[in-house]
Amino acid sequence: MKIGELAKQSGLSAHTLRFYEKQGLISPSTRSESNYRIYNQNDLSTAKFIKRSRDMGFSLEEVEVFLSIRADKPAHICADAKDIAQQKIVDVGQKIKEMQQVLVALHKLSDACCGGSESAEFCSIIEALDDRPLTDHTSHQDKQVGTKEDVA
Amino acid sequence: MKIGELAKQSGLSAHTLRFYEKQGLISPSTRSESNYRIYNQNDLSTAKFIKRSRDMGFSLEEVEVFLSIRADKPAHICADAKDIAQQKIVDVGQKIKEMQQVLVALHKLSDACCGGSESAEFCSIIEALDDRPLTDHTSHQDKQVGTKEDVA
DNA sequence: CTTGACCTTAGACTATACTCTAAGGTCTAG
DNA sequence: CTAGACCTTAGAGTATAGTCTAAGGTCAAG
Repeated sequence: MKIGELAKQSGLSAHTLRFYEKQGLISPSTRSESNYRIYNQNDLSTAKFIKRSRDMGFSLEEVEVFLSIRADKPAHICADAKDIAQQKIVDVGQKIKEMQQVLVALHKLSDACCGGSESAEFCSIIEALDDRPLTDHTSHQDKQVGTKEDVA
Repeated sequence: MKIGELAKQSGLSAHTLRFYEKQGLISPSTRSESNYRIYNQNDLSTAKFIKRSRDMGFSLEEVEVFLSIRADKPAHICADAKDIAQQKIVDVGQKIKEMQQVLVALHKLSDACCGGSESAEFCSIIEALDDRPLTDHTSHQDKQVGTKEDVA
């Protein structure tokens, strides 16, 4: 199949497939007379493998390692793959924690502000970013707290 | 004070301050005879304001809006600031949810793999990324599950 | 008067992962 | 035979936010 077909079947774009080829992740098994990239079922599996890995949050560099393990499994051990996954778990977990902290801070910031059409003269958000003590200016509106949904 | 001093006191680097100047976020109140940037206390407040905003996860573009509100408060209303904060809360919340899903998937991926020095011939991670059904190969090790800490 | 710390500029480079463009060749249906 | 869909390449552009370099000027201390 040609690149357009592989794109359709793998969920990657033709552009991206060419880009991945430049990065050494996947290349067509053959070329047609007219120099078109020709892919087979094996290539499709590889493309899907890459797509799935990317969707799991792995970087192209990490995908490259997975691909090399996949290409010669007996030459590798499970730890090779698991180490990458474990590290990613740590990284993602860390990132989530950071973002949760940011979220809490954002809620504090936002909740103190009335958000109405009052002049921003005493806007709590600007004040807080300016390091002035956080004062509650929500009062000139019907204190509507409870907008916190997903702070862990 | 010169840029180095402002850098020290604001927590931003001199490089970054010059970069922010190019982006129109902050500029020295004056220049010395020798063309050095000279900042005053007001500039320091601004630099800190930017730093705090960045730490809260706001983009430079959003910081720019905050700065313009701050520069002329009566010309703005609280909603101008709160809208940005609310949108950021939505974005960060969404991002966290996505990452939590990735984290769950990563745990599934990782937990099925023994991670030992066994050949990767039947490595569950590679298999799963290859879309073969997830089989449990942890058994040739003392099934050590419970490595999940922070999946929400 | 020299050394070293600090400052200046424009512009290039980093990271990550694409995404698109220009200019052209190929193929298929009507 | 021609239109339109598809393919080719090298290389530039996008997004975000810095980070660094080269080549040079300034300034205070010793």
